[in-house]
Amino acid sequence: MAPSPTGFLHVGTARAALYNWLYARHNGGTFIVRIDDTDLERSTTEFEEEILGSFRWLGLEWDEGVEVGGPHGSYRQSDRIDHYAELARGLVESGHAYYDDRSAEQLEELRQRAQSEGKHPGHYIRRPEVGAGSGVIRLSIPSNDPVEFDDLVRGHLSFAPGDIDDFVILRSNGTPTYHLASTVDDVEYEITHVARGEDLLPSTPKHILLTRALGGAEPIYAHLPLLFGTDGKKLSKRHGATALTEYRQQGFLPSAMFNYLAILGWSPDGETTIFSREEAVEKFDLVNVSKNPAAFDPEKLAWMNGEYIRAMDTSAFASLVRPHVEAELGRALESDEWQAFTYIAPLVQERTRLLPEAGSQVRFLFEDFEAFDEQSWEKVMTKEGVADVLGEGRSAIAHLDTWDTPSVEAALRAIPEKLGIGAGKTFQPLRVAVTGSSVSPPLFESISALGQERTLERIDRALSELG
RNA sequence: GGUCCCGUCGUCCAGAGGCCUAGGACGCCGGCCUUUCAAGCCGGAAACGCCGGUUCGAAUCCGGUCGGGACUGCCA
Repeated sequence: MAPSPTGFLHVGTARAALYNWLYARHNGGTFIVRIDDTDLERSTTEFEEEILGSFRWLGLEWDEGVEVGGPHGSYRQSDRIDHYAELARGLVESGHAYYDDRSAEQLEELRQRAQSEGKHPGHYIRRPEVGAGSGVIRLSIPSNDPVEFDDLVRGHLSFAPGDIDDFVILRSNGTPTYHLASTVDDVEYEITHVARGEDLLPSTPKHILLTRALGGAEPIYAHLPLLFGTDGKKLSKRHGATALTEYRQQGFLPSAMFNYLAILGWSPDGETTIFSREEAVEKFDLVNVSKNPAAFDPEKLAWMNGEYIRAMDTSAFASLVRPHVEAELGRALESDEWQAFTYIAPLVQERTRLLPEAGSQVRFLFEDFEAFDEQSWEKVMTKEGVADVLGEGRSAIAHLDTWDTPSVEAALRAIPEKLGIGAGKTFQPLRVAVTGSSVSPPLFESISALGQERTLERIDRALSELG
């Protein structure tokens, strides 16, 4: 995998990395991560660290590459600038490449001409009659046979030499282009498989030709379909987050993200949607990757995240969610509060899709709400007989000696019958009184966790609000 | 404009000539459960872009057409 540190890790790149990792693991191969930072202007070490951190968060440990080392040197292209330049000059000497000092205007004219004649610029960007001794270095495209290769996901592909231009491999300032650096690295690092985005498909014949000129072995290519928004448009901010980090911050689990990214363009069979990392490794093959561009659907990701949350061990869930609860409160949890929280954690776990949601669900336990939720009040507290219900509820539990869920429940359950009303008419007002909202975790457990004193206070508060 | 890629429910995936009156998942609609919200369970609507051809038979093969996309840089 060869990310360019010019921005945060895009979900599309993350998926490409994931597929590379799966393929390597499935075949017992080596997963390599190198940094393609030939664009010195835009590359930063901050982005590099962010990207590597995201890989690790997803669980994509690499066997060789930056930070972990390996037999091939630095794994960072900016460290190898001189080496690439040397190889480029060598290609000039061997006749595979040439210096070109034509101006941007001259080149533009050639392109214009090509386009007006309905031809590829490749037909015109060719070695000039008179060689230059400076400028950029271009690879000379042999004009005989078409370049053919078998792409693991696309199948057999063929490009006519006339449609490939003599592309720049070394800039006039002596730095390599992406094409040169990545091809040299693929050769020297003995890369056997290159799985990357479909946007690089048109560059592949160039890379193959360069590989041959360098005398290297051609890797096997696999071009992955691109990712889109659910509206079929290029994935952008408009569709939500495009950076993996944002999902991490929003409370998505790495396991869910892993599963979702994997399912976006591949599946182990026609039925399974949720599967473990191990199952994916066992069944993954690039050959089975879909050719169609996939739409990134945050809604399905959220559902999947909920599935993973529910599958978690409850104590693990509680620990994981604790920081989110504390963030919601803006303070740390006291130990008795933590205890109250772990008590209702299993109930919260069932109704959480995103970690931060858990915080708002239990907020009422640790903090007196500023006001009753307006809609909830309107819906349940303005009905006839609410005050009576609250009064009954209050006295039913006011003198309970044992304060736990079964006792609270037993006491409160007697009310509907006594008053001759439905359960809903009894418990909804109590819910609003105690939690401030008509939507909350289960009532008896909530009351039990809240404690006797505070429960009574809140009922009184609602009662006084009713007048 | 040119080169290349892609085309099954709104979305993701399955389907590699008859097992397809096209299957699974998200979402959506309805129901059950139920003190709310979830979860769970049951049911439903929803697709092979179009036209030809090959074949006894096509979602699957071929051609064309239409549509979408990528690339066309001294960015990657």
